[in-house]
Amino acid sequence: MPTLSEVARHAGVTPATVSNVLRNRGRVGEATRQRVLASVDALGYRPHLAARALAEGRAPTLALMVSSIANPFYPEFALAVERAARTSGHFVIICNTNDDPVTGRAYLDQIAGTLSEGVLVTNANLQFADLHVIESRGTPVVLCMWERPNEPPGLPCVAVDFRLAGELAGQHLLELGHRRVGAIVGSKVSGIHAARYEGFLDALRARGVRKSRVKHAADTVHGGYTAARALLEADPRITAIFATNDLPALGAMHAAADLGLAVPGDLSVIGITDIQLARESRPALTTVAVPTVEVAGLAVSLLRELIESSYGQRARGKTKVPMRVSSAPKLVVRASTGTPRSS
Amino acid sequence: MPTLSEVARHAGVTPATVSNVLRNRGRVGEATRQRVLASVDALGYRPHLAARALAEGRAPTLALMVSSIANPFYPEFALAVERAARTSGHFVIICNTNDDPVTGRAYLDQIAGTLSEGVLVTNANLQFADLHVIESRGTPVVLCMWERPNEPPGLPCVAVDFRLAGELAGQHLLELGHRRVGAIVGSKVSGIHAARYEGFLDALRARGVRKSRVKHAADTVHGGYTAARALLEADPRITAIFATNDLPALGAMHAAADLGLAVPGDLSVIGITDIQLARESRPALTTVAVPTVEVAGLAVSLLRELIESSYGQRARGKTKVPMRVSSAPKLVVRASTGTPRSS
DNA sequence: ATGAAAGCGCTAACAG
DNA sequence: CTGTTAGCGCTTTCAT
Repeated sequence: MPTLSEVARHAGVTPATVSNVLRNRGRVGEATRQRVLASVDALGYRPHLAARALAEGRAPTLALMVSSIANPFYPEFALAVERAARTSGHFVIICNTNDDPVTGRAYLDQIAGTLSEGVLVTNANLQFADLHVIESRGTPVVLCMWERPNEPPGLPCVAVDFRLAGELAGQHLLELGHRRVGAIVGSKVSGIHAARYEGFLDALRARGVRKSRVKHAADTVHGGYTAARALLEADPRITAIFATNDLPALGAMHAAADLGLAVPGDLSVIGITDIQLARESRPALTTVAVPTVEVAGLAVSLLRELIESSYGQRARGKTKVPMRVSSAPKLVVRASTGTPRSS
Repeated sequence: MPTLSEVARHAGVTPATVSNVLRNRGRVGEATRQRVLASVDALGYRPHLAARALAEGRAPTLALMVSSIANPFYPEFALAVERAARTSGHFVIICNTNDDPVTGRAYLDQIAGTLSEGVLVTNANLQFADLHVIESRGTPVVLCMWERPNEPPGLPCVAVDFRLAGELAGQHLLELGHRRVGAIVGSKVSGIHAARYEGFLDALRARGVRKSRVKHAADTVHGGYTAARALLEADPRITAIFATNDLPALGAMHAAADLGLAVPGDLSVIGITDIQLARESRPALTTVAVPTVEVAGLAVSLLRELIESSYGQRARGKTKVPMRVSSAPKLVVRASTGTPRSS
């Protein structure tokens, strides 16, 4: 790989000049400019990003922490993040914590501030303490899917009103006439799905429905499958199932299929998020859509701002931690919900 | 972020010594060693990866080129790659080409050799010419899913016998008694699914079946859906559908559902790859499994070898380009295939 | 408009 | 065993 100074020599100028034309900085004579450019592609020169990063004191990448890219929501989100990041010339390093705080810390320790100049965190089961350490070392962090707009987490974040999402799902079911509905709640230790469930309960309460069965489950198709079967066995009269996420909702549909129940004829199913698969399942899943792309955009731009300001003021005062709120989740009615069977 | 020399000062030694204890190189007295270690975590020191990369003349990451992480196969593969890469201390940068050769080249240009010391290529619609440029600049490249073990691509690769995969799928259908079977072939410009289709045809021929309908389609659920409907409309007597990939196979199942056909009662469906979703669909998809994790492992280790040897001999002779072949694809019978309807 | 020089944080001989 | 001395490739004042 040719270096900057080789290009300089080839063009009969100094490295500084080459650097200048490449960055379009300080005025350079049009003549030399052309000559340099010619040498650049005569030699097939490419800037060495690591060297540049070192000299500039900043890195060309952003890190995205996810619990597992195997959960199809994350690739979708990652794609949106990548698109947004590219607009500022950043590459994205996706770090799979595998839901393990230790792995997460290892990534953070190594990448933050040296390979990446900013960190985006989704629900990756990270310790807030670790994030604060990163932050205090000067690497901005933003939480991507904070579930409670009214309770800031003490870290920059973009929030989504997931309580509302749960409420919308509940309302939809009730409006269809369901009264016996089971709930499948993602059982993250962090209680990350709690707000959604609360919203769901709020909806029930508003209509005077007091009882409903709940089952906690892993945030996977299989988790939803198991939970749904348990729910249906405990109370066969259930006519609808609400899941705090699409994956378990899909699992619930499979459970129905295996139990010989028609969806939505015998059982309605609703999820939250609106991942790609929700559109592609049969029947297509009714769900409450979260503005994924918007969240990714907000998160990246917030992170960028934090990065810029961190280079600005050395001693940044205790300005209060910023939070962005995404637009509201929206009900998307598809084919998995309908009126309850008239048993 | 504290630097190496700050740690050195704090410990009362020179940077070189600190570097030595950190890398466990040149023998260092146990006393100073402890002192240095103490300073390291007193200051919360973390090595600056970009600086280290520059000094060592090598990068701590590997690039993984994929056409779109939205296709669920890639995250699965990426996860396996990441695991393998971590064992050699590499991070992985996932580059989404979005199936666009220009985007692909842009990534390659910027990342290869500066941020990443090696490139892994899946079916990302890249120009071989671009890959050779990267290689000639000294950055090793390996193709991850070469489909024809017998026709080396002229670039290091790990091959999977996809022709055999197609053949196994065809045989399975024939053994069940199907004679009218439609095929859905991924229509990549690169003809990347051609080998699979050939294998399928070989199987038919071996049993004296001469006719079958084909439909090309995008490598997505929706593509498979559309293709299946077209196939079924063109010939309603088709009793089975073979798809060169799982995603289109899933789409075919949805088409059957919408057409009121039972799977496998009225229509059998088989795919290739065995992605996670194949297990999770209803009915679960019969498919020919490709050893994804093994391929990822082989690809990473081959790439590592190439990297090491590229540092060794400056002028590496025209040693012939290496190829690794994965173990054979295997039929996985699940619930989407059965004997043809006795019409 | 261009060049000279210093330095980013770390590693790697080679001395001592 | 530990210190000295050079860089790695690029950017960036500050001169000229």
